Amino acid sequence: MATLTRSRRTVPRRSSGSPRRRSAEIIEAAARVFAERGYHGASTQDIAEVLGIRQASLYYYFASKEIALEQVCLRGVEGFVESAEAVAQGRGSAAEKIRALIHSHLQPIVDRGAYVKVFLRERHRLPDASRRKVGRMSRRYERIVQGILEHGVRTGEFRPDLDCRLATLALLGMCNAVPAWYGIEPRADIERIAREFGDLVVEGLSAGARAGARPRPGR
Amino acid sequence: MATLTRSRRTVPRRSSGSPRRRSAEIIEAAARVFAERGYHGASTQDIAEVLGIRQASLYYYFASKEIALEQVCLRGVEGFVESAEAVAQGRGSAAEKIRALIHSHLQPIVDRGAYVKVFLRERHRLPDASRRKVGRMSRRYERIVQGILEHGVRTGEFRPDLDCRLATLALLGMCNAVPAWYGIEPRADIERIAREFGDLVVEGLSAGARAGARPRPGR
Amino acid sequence: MATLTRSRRTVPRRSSGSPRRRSAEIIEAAARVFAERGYHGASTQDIAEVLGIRQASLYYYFASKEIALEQVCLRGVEGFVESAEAVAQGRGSAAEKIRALIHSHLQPIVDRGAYVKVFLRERHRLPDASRRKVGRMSRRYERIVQGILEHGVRTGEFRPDLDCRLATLALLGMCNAVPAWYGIEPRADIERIAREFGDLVVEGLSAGARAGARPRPGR
Amino acid sequence: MATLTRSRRTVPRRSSGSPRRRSAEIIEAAARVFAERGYHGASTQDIAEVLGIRQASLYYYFASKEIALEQVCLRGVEGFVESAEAVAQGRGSAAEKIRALIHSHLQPIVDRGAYVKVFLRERHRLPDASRRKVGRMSRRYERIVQGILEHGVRTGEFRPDLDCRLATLALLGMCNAVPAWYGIEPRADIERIAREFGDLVVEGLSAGARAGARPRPGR
DNA sequence: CATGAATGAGCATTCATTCAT
DNA sequence: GATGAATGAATGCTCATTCAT
Repeated sequence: MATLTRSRRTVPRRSSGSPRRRSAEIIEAAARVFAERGYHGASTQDIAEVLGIRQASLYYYFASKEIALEQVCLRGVEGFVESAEAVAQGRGSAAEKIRALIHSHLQPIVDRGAYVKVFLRERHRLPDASRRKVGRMSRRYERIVQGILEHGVRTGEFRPDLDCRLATLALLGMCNAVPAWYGIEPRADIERIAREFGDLVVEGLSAGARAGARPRPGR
Repeated sequence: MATLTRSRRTVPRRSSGSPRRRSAEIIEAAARVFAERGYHGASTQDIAEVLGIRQASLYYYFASKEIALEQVCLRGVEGFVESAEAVAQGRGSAAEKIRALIHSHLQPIVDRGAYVKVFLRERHRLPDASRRKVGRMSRRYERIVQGILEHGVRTGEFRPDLDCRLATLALLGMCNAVPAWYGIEPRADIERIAREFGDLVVEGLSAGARAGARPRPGR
Repeated sequence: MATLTRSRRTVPRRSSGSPRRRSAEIIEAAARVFAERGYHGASTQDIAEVLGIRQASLYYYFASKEIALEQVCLRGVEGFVESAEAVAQGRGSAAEKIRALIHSHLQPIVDRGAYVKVFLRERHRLPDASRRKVGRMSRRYERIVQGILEHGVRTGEFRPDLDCRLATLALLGMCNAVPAWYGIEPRADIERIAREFGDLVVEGLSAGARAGARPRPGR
Repeated sequence: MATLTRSRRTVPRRSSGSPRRRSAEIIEAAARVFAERGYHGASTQDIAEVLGIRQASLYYYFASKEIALEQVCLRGVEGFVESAEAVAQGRGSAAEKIRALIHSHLQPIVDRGAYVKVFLRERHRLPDASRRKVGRMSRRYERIVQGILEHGVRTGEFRPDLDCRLATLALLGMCNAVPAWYGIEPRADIERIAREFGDLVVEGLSAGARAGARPRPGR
C-alpha cells in the first residue's frame, strides 16, 4: 500500500514452474486480494505485494484489473452448472438430489474459496459483457436447482404448495453465505455443513410434513 | 468526472425541513449509493450528485466518508437486536418464534433496504472501532437466534441432534440473501417470503421429522 | 518533469481575476506547452508547472488532456472562416482579395500563435468527434480560398489554366509554415511577410503573365 | 495492450534477405509509425506490431527509440543538399533552377514519404546532438536555395526588391506542406505539383512583373 | 449552508528498456 | 536473431478532504 515504505523487492521470488502456472499464480493472488478487500478496495499494488513482484509486472500477465476480475469470476463459477446437471440427471429421489446438490455446491468453497467468494460478491463490478456472461451461467444454475424442486413437486415427493422459486433462492442464499464464515467457524467442515443444511431443508420441502406445524389460517 | 462540463446542479433540491431532516437525507443518499456501488466503488461525488449539491458541501454533514458509512451501517443494524429480543422473550412455541423472527428480520429490508444492504455487505470496510461495535451487535443478534433454537432443543420441540450454530448461520444466510433479489423477484413480498422460509425450515428443525428421510449411517 | 526534484510549490500564484479568466489562463498554458512539446510530448505536469499549480488542480478546469487540446484547437481555428468570408464577400479585385486573405490569415499567428500552431500541428491527435468538427471548419476555409481563386479565373483576372486546388494548397502551405519560423526570423513582421507572400504569388496567378517564362512543351 | 490476449504474432514475416536489409526494414517500419502517430505518440510496441515481431526484439536493431528517430530523420534529409547543389551549380536561368529545385525537392516525398514527413515534423524531438546535426543540414539547404534566389536578383533576372530570405521560407513552406496532403489529394502527382508551384512562384520572383499589380503606396 | 478552488495521495496503466536464455 | 519476463519511471486521472469566503 504505502509506496515509500515498501521494502524494495523483498525476494525476487520467481516461480520455477511453467509459464501457465505462473499466470495461474497471478490470478490466484488476485482472487485472494479481491476476496479480502473487494474489487474496488483492492489495488493492483496489493496484488503485486502478495506475489512479491512490482505492480507494473502484473500487466505482463493480465491486460487490466477488470480482466483479472473476469478471470477470477470465471474460475469462480466454473463447474457449478456441470455438477448440478450431473446431480439433476442422476438417479435417486428428489430429496437425495437436493442433498447431493448442496454438497456439490459447497465443495468448491473449500477447493477455491477465494474465487467463489469473489464471484459471489464482486460479479456485479464486472464490465457489461462479462457480467452478462456469468449472469447467464448463474441463471442457468438456478434453473437446474429449481428444476429439481419442481420435479419433486410433480412426482408428489415435495409439497404441492411449495414455492419453488423462493425455495431455490432460499437454498442458494443459505449455501452462498457459507464462504463468509467457513474457515472462521470452528468445527464446520463441508460434510457436516452439507448434512445439516440437507436435514434442515429436506423436511420442509417434503410432502407429508405434519400438518398443523404451521398455522394456515383460511388458506 | 468533468467538473466544468457537467451540468451545474440539475435541481437545487433543498429540503425545506429541519436541519435534522436534511442530515438524514444526506445519509439516505449515501446509503443508496453505497448499496448500489459498494463503499469503495462509490465516490463522494456520486453521493453529491444524487442530492444535487456539490461534493464539498457534503462535508458540512459528515466528517468523512468512513463516518458516513458508519452512520449508514448503524441505521442498518438498528432494531434487529431489539425485535429479536422481543420475539425471544415473547410467548409461543419455538417454531412460532422462529417464524416470527424470520418475519421481523425481513421487515427492515422493505423499510430501509439500502441501509440493511450496506450493513450486510460493507460493514467489513468500517474502520476498526466501529467495525467492532457493529460486530458486537451482530454477534449478540446471532446469540439470540441461536438461543431460541437451543431452547427449542432443550424443550424437545426441536431435534436433539440439531447443530444450533450451523442452523443459525443457515437461517441468517437465507434471510440475508433476500436484499440481493428482493425487488427484482416478482411476486416476492415479505409476507410470502417469510411464510415460505418458515415452512421450509421449521419442519427441518422439528423433532419427529420422519426418520429415514436422511440416511444416517451408523450415527 | 522530474517529480522529486520539483521545488515544492514555488509561489501559490493565484490569478486575481475572474473565474473565466482563470480558466482561460489554464488553456493558455496548455496551448503554450502543446505548441512547444507537441501533444503527446507534453505532460499535464508540464502544464501545471507553467502555471505554478499542482497537476491534479488542472482537472478542476478541464476534464481531460484531450479536452484541453480540443479547446486549444478551437481557439486556434476561431475566426479564420469568418475573416475569410469577409474578404471573399468584400469588394476589390481577386488579386486584392488574395492579398487581404494572406494578411488576415497571418494575423492570428501574432495574436495567438500558440493556439494556431497547436491547431496546425496537433489537430490530428484530437479524438474522433472533435477532429471531425475542426476538420469540417478547415475544409470550409479551404473552399472559401479556392472560391476566390476560381472566381478570379472565371472573371479572367487569373490564368485560365490555373489549378485552383493546388494553388489553394500551395498558398495555405506557405502561410501555415510561418508559425514555424515567425519569432525566430529577424525582421519578419506580419506586414512584411504578407506583402512579400502576396507579391510572390499574385503574379503567378494572374493572366497575362509573360508567356514563355515557362516551357510548355506540347501542352 | 494486452500482452497475453493479443494474438501471438500475426505473421512471422521475417525477411529472408541480408541483415542489412532486415535492419532497413525495421527503420522503415519506424518511419511509417512515426509518420502516422508522431514520435511521442508512437510506441515501440506499435513498431513491433507492424513488423510482426516482439517489442523487445527491436532492441536488437536499434539501441533506443531516439536513435531510431535519428536514423529515420537522417534518411529523411538525405540527398536534399546534394541535389540542391547540383541544381544550383547546373546551367540554366535562375527561374529554371527554381523550377528544377522544386521538382527535386518534391521527389523524395514520393520515394520515401514517411522518412521525409518524420524529418519535417519530428526533427525537433531529436536529442540535442543529432538535432544540431540535421539542423545544420537544413540550414545548409536553405542557404543553397536562398543562394539561387540571390543570384537571380544580382543578375537582374529576379525583382531587385525581392526579400530572398522570406521567399526561401515561402518556397520551402509551400513544398514542405505537400506530404500532408500528397496521396490524399486526387490528381496530384509530383510532376503536376512541381509545375504548378513553379508557375505560381516564378512570375512573382521575376523582374518585370507588371508594376501596379500591387499597390506600393509611397514606396 | 454551501461552494469554488485547490491539493496530496493514490491508482490503473503505459512505456522504453534490460537481460538471461 | 529473437523472446519472455520483468521493471523503473512516468502519465493521465480520481478522490477524499480542506478551507477561505
